[in-house]
Amino acid sequence: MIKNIRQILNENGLKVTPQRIAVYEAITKMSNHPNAENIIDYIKKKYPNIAIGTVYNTLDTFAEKGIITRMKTNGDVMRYDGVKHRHYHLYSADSKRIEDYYDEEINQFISEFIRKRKIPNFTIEDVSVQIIGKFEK
Amino acid sequence: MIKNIRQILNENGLKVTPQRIAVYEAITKMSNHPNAENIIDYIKKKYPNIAIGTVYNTLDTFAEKGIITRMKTNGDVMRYDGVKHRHYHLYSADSKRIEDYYDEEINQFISEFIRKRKIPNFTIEDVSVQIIGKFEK
DNA sequence: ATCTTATATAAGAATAATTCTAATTTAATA
DNA sequence: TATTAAATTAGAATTATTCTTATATAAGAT
Repeated sequence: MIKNIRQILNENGLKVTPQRIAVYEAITKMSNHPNAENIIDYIKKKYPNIAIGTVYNTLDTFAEKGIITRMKTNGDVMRYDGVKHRHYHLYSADSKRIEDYYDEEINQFISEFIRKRKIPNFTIEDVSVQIIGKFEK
Repeated sequence: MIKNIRQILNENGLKVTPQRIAVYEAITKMSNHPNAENIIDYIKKKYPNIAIGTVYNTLDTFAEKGIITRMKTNGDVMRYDGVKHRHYHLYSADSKRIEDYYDEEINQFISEFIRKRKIPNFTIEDVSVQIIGKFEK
C-alpha cells in the first residue's frame, strides 16, 4: 500500500513526503467522498501537526495529476474521490449523501456519445453524469 | 414580461416585490449563467440600493421553487440558470466558460433511464449531464 | 555520507462567497 | 385603512479556501 503511493508519486514527479502519504491513505481508506475537513480530522489522529494548507495543497496537486477527483455539488463544499474506475454518483440534495454507482449502460452511452457526437467549436473530453434523488433511509 | 413574473410569483405563493422582479429580469436577460455578483452588478444599475442578502435570498427562493436552477462546477462559485427547458452544459475546467447545449439523444437516454432503471434504496428524480472539454476559441 | 537546491511544509493571516441577525418596511388581505 | 405575515436592509459573522513568508526536507550531485 505504501509502496503503491510511492510509485504513484514518483510517476507523477512528486516528492515522497509523509504528508502526501497520509493524505493518500486517508482518501483511499475513507472511501465516502470526504471533504477537506473530514480528511484533516482523519489525518490528525495519527499526524496531529499537519497544516491545513498542506492538506489543501496536496489535494489540489493530486487532483491536477489525476490521482484523485474533485467533486462539487450544489450547496456543498468541495469533496474528493479516490476511486479510479469510471463511475457515477447518486446524491440527495437534502441529505448531501453521495454514493458511488456503477452502470454499464451509462458507460456505453457515454463512450458512444464521445466517439460519435461532434459539437461545433468544442472538443469533448469527458461526460459526467449525476443521478439526483432520494435515499430510502 | 412583468406580467409573466407576477404570475410566476403568484403561482408559487410568493409576494410580488420590486426586488424579485429585478432579480428575475436580470437572470432572464443575462442568459449566460451569471453568478450572484454578476446579477447584483446588473441589478444595481437600475436599483442601486438593493441589499446583497436580498439577492441571495431571492435566488435561493427561486431555486427552491424551481423557477431557476443553481449550478456549481468544480472550482467556481455558484451560478444560476433561468432556462426552463431541459438542456445540458458544456464547460471547460480552464476557462470557466459554460454554454448551454441541447441534445435530443441525451434527452431520450435520460428519460428511458429514469423510467426503466431501478436502483435499490434510491428513487431517481433527475439526471444531470455535464460535458467537459475545450472550447476552440 | 554530506552538500545543495528546488520543492514542500507550517502557521497563521487574508480573502471572498455566502449566511445570519435584528430592526424596519411593505405587500396582501380583511 | 388597519393588520400582520413576509420581505428587505445593512452590516456583522461565518467559513471554506488561498496566500504569505519563514523554515524544513527530499532527492540528486559531489
